[in-house]
Amino acid sequence: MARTHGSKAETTRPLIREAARSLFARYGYAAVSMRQIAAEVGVRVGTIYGYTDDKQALLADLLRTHMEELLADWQDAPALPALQRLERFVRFHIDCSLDRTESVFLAYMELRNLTPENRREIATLRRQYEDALEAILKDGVAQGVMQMADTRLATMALIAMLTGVTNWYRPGGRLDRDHVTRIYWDLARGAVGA
Amino acid sequence: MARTHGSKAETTRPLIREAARSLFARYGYAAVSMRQIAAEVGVRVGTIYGYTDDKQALLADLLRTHMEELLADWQDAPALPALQRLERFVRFHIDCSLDRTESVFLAYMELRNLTPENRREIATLRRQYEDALEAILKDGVAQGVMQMADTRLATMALIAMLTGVTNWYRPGGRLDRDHVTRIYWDLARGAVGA
DNA sequence: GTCTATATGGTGATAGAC
DNA sequence: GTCTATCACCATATAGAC
Repeated sequence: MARTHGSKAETTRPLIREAARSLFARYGYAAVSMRQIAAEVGVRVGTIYGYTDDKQALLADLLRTHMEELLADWQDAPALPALQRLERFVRFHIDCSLDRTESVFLAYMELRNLTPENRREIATLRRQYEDALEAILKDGVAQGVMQMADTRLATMALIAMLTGVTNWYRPGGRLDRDHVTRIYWDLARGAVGA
Repeated sequence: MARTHGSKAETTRPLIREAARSLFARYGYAAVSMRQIAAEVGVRVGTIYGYTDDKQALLADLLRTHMEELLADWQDAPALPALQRLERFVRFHIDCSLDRTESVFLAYMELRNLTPENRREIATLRRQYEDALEAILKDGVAQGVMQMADTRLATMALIAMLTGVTNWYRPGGRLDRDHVTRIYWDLARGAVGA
């Protein structure tokens, strides 16, 4: 990627990222043209290439940054009882999913539009995130406060269940976010036999 | 769509459907060209237009047929106790998801590439499917064999959880399908407080 | 029923002016 | 840092020969 400095660059760069994220999430990576992104930012298409090598790098950067932020923001507290850690995770994951719907959506379904190299990198980061949850479940089983036949499957099941809120949740809907989080926590707790 | 008859048509038509389904699922609707579909079938692009109005109709047909089959295949048995009906649903949904991974994937994430008209139609069918599950949960709560704060959220949570198997399940993997189904049934039963 | 040929317009990406 | 102009290519869809 071109290394640019100065004041203008640092206003345009985030605008490009945000436009790309928003458009990719709404229409899909393949359906969005560099011209559309440029138009959304208010520049011409040539300008975009001052900030990114190509369209692929734009997507890979979005996904990498998202997964790195997710991992950085999740501060597990292993000293806590497993059940409290799981409750924290449920709340954290739902909050992140609703605060960053676009990125969560992209990370989930634009993996296939990454080059194999980029895909491997993002998949590794995602695997780390899954492992963070599985560690809690293993801990809970070891402590005897949770029961499940397979912590790996339970991990995948919980993440799919929690991420699913983005499919139907709309701000101002029937239930507010806290309410939703409490209900999902009940479902999750039941699923892991706690 | 062009009405065609004769022997050749009825071999080519399903080939086009299968090629489109497979390619759309793998690369995404927007990323697949009519030329790619034609090449997969072994014909030239012009031939495709003898079987479909346009690319959009190809996608809409795939999704409509899939949802209609799903609804037709699900034969609920309301006379049964709610818990047994739920177990049937869990098994049914996982089996369908794994037998028809491509269609399930498309129905889940190519809605946004439908025209508003087509999207409404498919969304209505999906809603019927969700309602079939929710009816079981309401019944279970009424009978006192399940407990949950909100049957609608539990419905969405369960469907997301179950459909998630397509994200990681691979035939010949660590667990066979029956094993997976049993484990997910345990998770689902716990989630609904049974 | 399938082909070839074509109309029309959009695509990612680059070169070079300012 | 952003623009204009351009390249080479691919897209969807149609017309008409066979």
